[in-house]
Amino acid sequence: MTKTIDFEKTLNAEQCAAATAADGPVLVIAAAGTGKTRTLTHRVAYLVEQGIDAQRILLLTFTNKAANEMVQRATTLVGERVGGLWGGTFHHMANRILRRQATRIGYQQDYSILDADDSKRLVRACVDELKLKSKHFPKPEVLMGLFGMAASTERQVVDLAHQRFQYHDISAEDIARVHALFMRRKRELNAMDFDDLLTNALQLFREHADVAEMYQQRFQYVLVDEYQDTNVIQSEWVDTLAKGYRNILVVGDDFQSIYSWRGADFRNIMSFPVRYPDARIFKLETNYRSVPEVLAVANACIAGNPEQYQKTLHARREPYKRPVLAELRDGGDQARFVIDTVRNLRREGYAPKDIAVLYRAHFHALELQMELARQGMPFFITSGSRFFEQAHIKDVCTVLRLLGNASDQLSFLRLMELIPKVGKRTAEKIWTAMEGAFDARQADKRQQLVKGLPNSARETGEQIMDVFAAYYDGRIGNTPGAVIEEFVNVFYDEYAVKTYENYDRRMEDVNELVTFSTKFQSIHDFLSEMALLSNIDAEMDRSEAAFDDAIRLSTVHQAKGLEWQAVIIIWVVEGMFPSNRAIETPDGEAEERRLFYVATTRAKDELFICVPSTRRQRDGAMNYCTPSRFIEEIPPDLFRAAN
DNA sequence: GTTTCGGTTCTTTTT
DNA sequence: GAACCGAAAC
Repeated sequence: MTKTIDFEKTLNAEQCAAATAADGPVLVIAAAGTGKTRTLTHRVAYLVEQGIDAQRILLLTFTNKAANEMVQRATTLVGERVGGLWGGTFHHMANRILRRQATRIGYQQDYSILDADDSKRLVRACVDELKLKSKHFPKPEVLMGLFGMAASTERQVVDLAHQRFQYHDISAEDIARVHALFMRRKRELNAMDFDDLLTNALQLFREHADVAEMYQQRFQYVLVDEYQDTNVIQSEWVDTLAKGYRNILVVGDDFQSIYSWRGADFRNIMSFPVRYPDARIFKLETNYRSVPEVLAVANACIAGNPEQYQKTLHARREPYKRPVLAELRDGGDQARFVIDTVRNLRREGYAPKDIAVLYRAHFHALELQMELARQGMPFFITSGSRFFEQAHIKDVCTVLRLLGNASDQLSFLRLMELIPKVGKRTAEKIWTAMEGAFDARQADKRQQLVKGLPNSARETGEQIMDVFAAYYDGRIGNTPGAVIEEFVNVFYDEYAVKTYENYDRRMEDVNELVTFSTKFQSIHDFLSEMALLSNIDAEMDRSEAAFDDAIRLSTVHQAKGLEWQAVIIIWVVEGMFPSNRAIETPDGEAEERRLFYVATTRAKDELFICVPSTRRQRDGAMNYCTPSRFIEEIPPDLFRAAN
C-alpha cells in the first residue's frame, strides 16, 4: 500500500482547496511565486490517489521542462502510478495525435515538422517564385510573423496585412498570394510548421467527430498550466478535449501574460467563467518566493495596468533588503557593476547558479558577455538561435530527414548545396527532375541524382548516396545516430574542417546530437523531438553539473517560471525595456509592463535594476538614455542606493 | 550561367 | 554570427 498524502498539512488552505477541488470546471488564478507548480503537482497526485487511471489525465504545459518537472514531482508523491500520464506542450500533443490521424486531413503520416528556419526559407522561396522580391516588400521574418498571427487568431492574412501596411505602399493582396502559395507548398512537401500542428489538430477535431469523441472519452481530466498564454486555437482545443467529462482545471495569472505577439490572449482566462458558468475560482495570493521588499516593487510596477484582475501578493518571508536601483554611466560601467555585484554576492555565500542577469532582448547582453569572458567569470546563456537550428546541426540531419520524408524539398536542397560546385540552381534542377520526391530506396533514383551533378561533384555525390544505400542495405544500424555518424564519416567531417573556423566546437555539438539521438528508436520520434524541443529543454539534457559554477544570462521570456536568489536586470531604459517596437502596437505598453513584472518577480532575496545613462550607437556616437517609464512609476523610497 | 567570395548591415520576445 | 548583395572566378 502506498502512503497517502495529508494535503491539508503539506499545502496551505488556498493551494489545498484548488488541489482537492471536486469534479467540474476550475479556474485557479495563481500569482507569481504562490506555489502554482506545487498545487498542480498535488492535483495530479490527488487524482491518482482517488483511483483515477493516470492514462486518463492530460496535462498541458508551456514548456517540456515544466511537464517533466511536474511528472517527476508527482511521481515522488504517489510513485509509479503516474506512469501513463499524458504530459507535454500543446505542440507535442498535437503531433502525437496527428501522427496517428494525419491521413484524415489529407497529410501523409510521415509528415515533417518545419522549424522557424525551414519556414522562413520556404516563405522566401514563395516570394521569389511570385517575383515579388523588392526593396519594399516585407522580409520573410515579417511575413512569418503575420502568417503566424493569422493562424493563431483565426483571422485572414489579407485583413491583417491591410491593417499592418495601410500607410505603406505594400499590397495586402500580394501578401495573401504569398501565403496561399506557402500553404500549398507545405502540403506538397508533406510538412507542417508549428502553427499547422495546432490548427490541423483542431481541424481534425472539428471535421471528424469520431476522433474528437475518442479523445473526449479518453481524457477524464484536463489540466492546463500557464493558461493566460493560450491563443484561441489552444483554448478551443482544450474546450473540445474537455467536453466529455468537463473536468477542466486551468491555472494562470493574467499579470504574466507575455505572449500576445504570438496570438496569446489573456481574455481566455478572463472569459473562462463565462464559458463555464459553473466554474469555481480559486486564488493563490500568498507568495513564498520573494522578500517583501521585492514584492513591493513588483506590486507598484503592475499597478500601472489598472484594467487587469487586481490581486495583491502577500509576502510570507521576513523583511530583508530593498532592491537596488543602480544608475550607471554606460554599458561598460554596467558590465563592471554586474561583475562587482556578482563578486559581492559570492562573498555573501550565494552560489553562481543562484544568480541571474535578465534582459529584454538577446543583443542587450552582448557587451556583458564580452566583459564576463575577459574577466574569466563563467556564465551560461540560453542563446537566441536554438541549438537545433544551427547550420551544422541542420546539415547533418538532412539525410535523416529525407529518409523520413522523401518529399522534404528543403532538406534535399540543403544536402545538395553542401557539395562543392553545387549551388541553388543545380540543386533545384535535380529536384525538378526527381518530380517532387527523392525516394532514396531506389538505386536508380540515386543514380539519376548523381548524373544530374556537374562532373567535378559526382564523386562526392556518390559518397553521400552510399549513406542512403548503407541504410537500406542494413550495413549501418537503422537508428538516427548511426545514420548521422555515417554521414559525418564519409562526408561532413571533411566539409566542416574546410568550412568552419570553429570546427571543434561545431563537431562537439554534432557528437552531442548523436548522444541525444540514442534515446530514440525511430527516425520520426527523433526528428519530431528535435523540432519541438526548445533551447531550455535541450540544455536540460546537457551536462548540468558544468553549469553549477556559472551565473545565468537569459531573456525575461525565457526566465518565465524560473527563480533565483539574486536577479540583476540590465538596460532598464526607454526604448530597450520597454522596447521601442513593442510599444508601437496597441496594448504593447501594458504587455511590456507585465514582462517587467515577470522579471522582478523572479528574484527571491535580492533584486538589482540597472539604468545606464548613455549607450553607444553602431556608428560610435553616444546616445542619451532615459530611465524606463516602469522605473518612474515606482516610488523611489522602495529602492536602496547602490554601495 | 552558376558558384564562390568578400564586404556590409542588422539584431524583440518563441513553440 | 549570418544574411544579404555585388563582383570575380569557374
